[in-house]
Amino acid sequence: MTNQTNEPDWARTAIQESGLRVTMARMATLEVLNTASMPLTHAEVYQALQGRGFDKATVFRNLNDLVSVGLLRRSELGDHVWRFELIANGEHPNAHHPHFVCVDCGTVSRLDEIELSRKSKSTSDQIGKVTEILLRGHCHECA
Amino acid sequence: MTNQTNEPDWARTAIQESGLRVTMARMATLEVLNTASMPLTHAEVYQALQGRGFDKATVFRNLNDLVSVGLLRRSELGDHVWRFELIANGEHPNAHHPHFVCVDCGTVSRLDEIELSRKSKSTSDQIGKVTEILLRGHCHECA
DNA sequence: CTGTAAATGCAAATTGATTGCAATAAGGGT
DNA sequence: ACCCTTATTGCAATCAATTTGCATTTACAG
Repeated sequence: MTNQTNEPDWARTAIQESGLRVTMARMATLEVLNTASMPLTHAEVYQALQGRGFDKATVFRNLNDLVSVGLLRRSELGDHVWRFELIANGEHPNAHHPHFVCVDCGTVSRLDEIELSRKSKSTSDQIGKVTEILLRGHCHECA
Repeated sequence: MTNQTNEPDWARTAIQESGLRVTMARMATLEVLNTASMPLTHAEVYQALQGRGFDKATVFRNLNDLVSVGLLRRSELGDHVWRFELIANGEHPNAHHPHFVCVDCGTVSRLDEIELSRKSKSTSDQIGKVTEILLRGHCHECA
């Protein structure tokens, strides 16, 4: 059910290990994203946290902080809203794996095998050093 | 050199055929984008038109209007800024071509020739229909 | 238990983009 | 060439997403 460990406070542990301080707002943020079936916008996370009294700036800051320590992934589906999703245990946080983002449901899939054609590599080498490959499109579920 | 016809006023013709009215602002917008080697943001187009006295709302509206009649393509490269580029004669409006984004300076380059390796294509086909390819990295200027 | 740096709340500021409205201009019809 | 209608423009105000400044509070190392 959960994509983290099933300990009651995996969130606390994860935050601790990240080097950030463990706060209510951060625990709650992780738990909201853990129970979500798709990447959530800031607005959605903030709303899910209503009643807990956190400020929206705090939610923004925490989402970004959690991204920068590699606990969340932030993606852009083409509608000018950031979406955040939990990075599963053991999954490599950053961009060294190509990803496919479904612009409909927001699901991010890793594509370990993807690479450019030989000719394309040399073309892109003329421009710079490629560190990330991102494909966007419609996944089969949404097609 | 141009990706349109080489008539002096291909822009006028293109706008006329689109059904929009031919105005200075629209002609100028098309010409700016025609001489650009990469997709431009609204800010960049607006700046290129400085001195011509157009309002920024007008530039925004024209960019969007030209998109909706299929003369421009609007794309989102992951940094929350719309970019606009001319659609070449006969090119399919939704056929986004690959882009390279420098994560240091933000420069965007078009990469017409880029494609995935054959094996990678079949891998990504299993996940969904790819509509956009985006490479990120460090351009030579910033490396 | 205490000191200090990090995190929070609140409001204000930024940034990119859009909209309302009166004034202006494009282009079809005469 | 001249109207007439309607699209387009300029300008300011507005919106929505996100960020920032700063005083206060809190986590947690010692």
